[in-house]
Amino acid sequence: MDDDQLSRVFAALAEPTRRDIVARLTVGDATVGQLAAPYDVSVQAVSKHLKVLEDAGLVSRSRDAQRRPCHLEAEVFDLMTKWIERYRRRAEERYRRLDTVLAEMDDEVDGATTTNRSNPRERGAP
Amino acid sequence: MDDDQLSRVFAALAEPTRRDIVARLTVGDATVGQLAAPYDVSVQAVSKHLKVLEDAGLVSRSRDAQRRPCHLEAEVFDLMTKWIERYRRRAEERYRRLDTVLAEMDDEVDGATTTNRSNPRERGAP
DNA sequence: TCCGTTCTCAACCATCTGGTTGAACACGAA
DNA sequence: TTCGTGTTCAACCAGATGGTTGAGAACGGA
Repeated sequence: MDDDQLSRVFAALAEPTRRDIVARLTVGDATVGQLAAPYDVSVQAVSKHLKVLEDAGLVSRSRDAQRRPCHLEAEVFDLMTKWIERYRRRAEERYRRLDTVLAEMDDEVDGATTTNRSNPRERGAP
Repeated sequence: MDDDQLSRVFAALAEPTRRDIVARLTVGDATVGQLAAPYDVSVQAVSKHLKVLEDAGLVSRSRDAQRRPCHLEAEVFDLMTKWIERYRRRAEERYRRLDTVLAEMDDEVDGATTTNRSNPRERGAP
């Protein structure tokens, strides 16, 4: 499923448990055991979740004796934010243009059949 | 894998093809056939992708004869943005606090007992 | 050294996912 | 009505995913 990092980040956060872990890590670093405690899944399962988060670049781990403290790498959020904002902006811009076009159309035509009014600047012919 | 809508949205965007489709839809509504054209997968595969996007609330479809024009529902982006911003803000805040604490500690102690101080100022506070 | 703790690796299992193909449905045009 | 186009449904397949259990690795402390 994953190709680039963006895919891995989205995929990593598509899991309530993992989002929960990320949320927990915003409070402070934590060991695997501490992170696993609230859930009734095995420690191994949480370890796997952490591997997913680590592969996505969302979490880094250091070493402290047997423990592996997990640390949130919040800059990765920017990757998503940038992608989202880029297209949201584009979409909003389009709606603005669309509104203008529709206003003009309403002046000239009394658009009875408006099923297709969603793509005004795109010729329908395939 | 999916529970809530947030999970579905993240999962939907964890796929390059689907992100591509979303990007394409910011330009304007499009039919399944139009969306499928650029890819060398079957129309059915794209139809499935659109179902995933629709279940996530990212896309809505109307009807135009045999065609099912797809429309981007960009407000759903806010769901993600809100989640991301919430925790990023919290994380940044924490780094700020951590820096303060560490500065104080550097004054008094030569860091012995602190399990957590792994590598605090790697990603310097903004 | 051996012991207990923390964590990961390996094997396994059930389910989900993204792709395929072929058939069927929905509709406009002839 | 019949035909062609656009789309979805159904069955299937290979591979990923999230969970389990059991064994083992890494380490501090006795």
